[in-house]
Amino acid sequence: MAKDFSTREENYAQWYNDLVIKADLAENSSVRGCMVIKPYGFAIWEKMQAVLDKMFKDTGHSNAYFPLFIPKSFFSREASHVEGFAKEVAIVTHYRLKNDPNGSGVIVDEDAKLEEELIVRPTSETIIWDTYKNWIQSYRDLPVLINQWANVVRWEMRTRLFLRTTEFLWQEGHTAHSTRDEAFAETKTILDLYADFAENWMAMPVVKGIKTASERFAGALDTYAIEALMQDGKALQSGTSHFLGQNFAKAFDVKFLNKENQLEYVWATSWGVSTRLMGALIMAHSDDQGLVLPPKLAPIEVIIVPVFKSDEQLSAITEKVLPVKKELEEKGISVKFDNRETHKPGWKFAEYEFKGVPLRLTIGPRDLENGTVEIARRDTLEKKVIDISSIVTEIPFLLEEIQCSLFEKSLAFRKKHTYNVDTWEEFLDVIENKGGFAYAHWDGTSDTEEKIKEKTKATVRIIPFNNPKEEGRCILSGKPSSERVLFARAY
RNA sequence: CGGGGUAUAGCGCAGCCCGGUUAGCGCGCCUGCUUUGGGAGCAGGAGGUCGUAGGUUCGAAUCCUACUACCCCGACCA
Repeated sequence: MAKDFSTREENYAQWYNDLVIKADLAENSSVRGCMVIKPYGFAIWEKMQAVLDKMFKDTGHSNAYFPLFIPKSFFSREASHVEGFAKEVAIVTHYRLKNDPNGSGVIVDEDAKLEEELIVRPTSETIIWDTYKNWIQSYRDLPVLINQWANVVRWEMRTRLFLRTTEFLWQEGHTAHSTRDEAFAETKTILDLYADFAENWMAMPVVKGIKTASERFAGALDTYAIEALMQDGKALQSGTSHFLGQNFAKAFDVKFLNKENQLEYVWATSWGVSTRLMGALIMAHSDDQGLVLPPKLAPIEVIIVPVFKSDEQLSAITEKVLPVKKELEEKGISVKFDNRETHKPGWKFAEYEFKGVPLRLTIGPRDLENGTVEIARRDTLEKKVIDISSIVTEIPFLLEEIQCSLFEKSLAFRKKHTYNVDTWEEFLDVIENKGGFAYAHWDGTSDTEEKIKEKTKATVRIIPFNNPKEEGRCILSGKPSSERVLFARAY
């Protein structure tokens, strides 16, 4: 399969692409910019979904579904929202095709022009707030805590599998609250939830913080985000939570009567993570041998490969393996026994290694004689032979250890590539040569941020929470600053 | 939308400059035998409107023209 696989050193971008394709996660489709998520890739996404979905429900949210299409007029109700998305929406203008009178194929039937054009949702705030208007009259109707799992379309010029595709899958939460404080708290709750998911399930450390004005969601008062550092030294925004204030309530006239019988606008939030998380997960842990998955999100946690020459040997192995498999499954561990005779053991080793399966058990005639099994870790590529009777206690322990170790390794990588810089020269050195996170003073103006971006392609990724106050001078303008912000080149 | 490139078997490529009759190679695929503890070996086999349309020519994958699609680099972005 993947003998011709790029290394990270040779060509990081190529390495990522090869990985996605050869690990059978996704492929480019016939539709420009749109991908096909293959079963193995989708299984990972389904695991992510299941965990996040439970987290949302545990924090009081319910799922619902809103339309794919949004009337064009809705879209223009909130000024900055339109401005932010106008350049990348797909528009439906007609509803019928007809046979081409001049020849082959079908053409758009010009008689079937829509009275009002529809846009394909790039995000659902507008259609949702138009709907909430009818749902909310009283403080008793609040809060509204809804999430939807959906596909959205943003007409990107350049796309990369998972990281940026024209159509992508995500969840978008849209909540309505009676007070500013409550909406604000919701925004924070979700950001913490995302960080929890990233760190404890994806084993990917993230920095939480607030976005600058230029990186803010179109229509939000504040955007909070989690940022992760990828192995090539670039930052990846992995989840966002927006405090929308009363912007959408005002645009869609969503008011409620409070306890004092006064009419007030509703306070709002929205938040989302997308299939981009797949890209983050892939880049966070994988190596030059292929994908490395954290056990908690791996579709297969343990692969069992039998080594046999005869049917008798296979049956003998199967007899040993099945009870162990069952016991592990009873502990909630996903186990696959690959007893196919169409592929050789060596082929299977390479295959599952490339697909990032955390643990592999190999059992052959030698093991049958000795009552042992070979156990191999994907993350460290270590192999050892253990007594078959100790598998059921050993495996949960190892999976946990792998999960922790992946996080620790990523954290150590981030620490190694995080720098405090005080001068423009140091800043350039980090951004252009070393790669990674640069904590630097910034004068707080969009103007300076823009200039830094023009010169270096680096942006303020985030102003971290609980940021220590520290007097300093902006690396570019030299103006006074009271805290360091996180700069990096980003995906 | 600017700048560059590519289009030949499922995938990756050669052939094109210098036109010539049956268009090759590697991987993969199929069949058989031998193999199986790190991507097996041998033998046989299947698979192609050479991106599309037109032109030049006795003859076009090869030369010319137009078109289309895709890829890379820039401006936009979860």
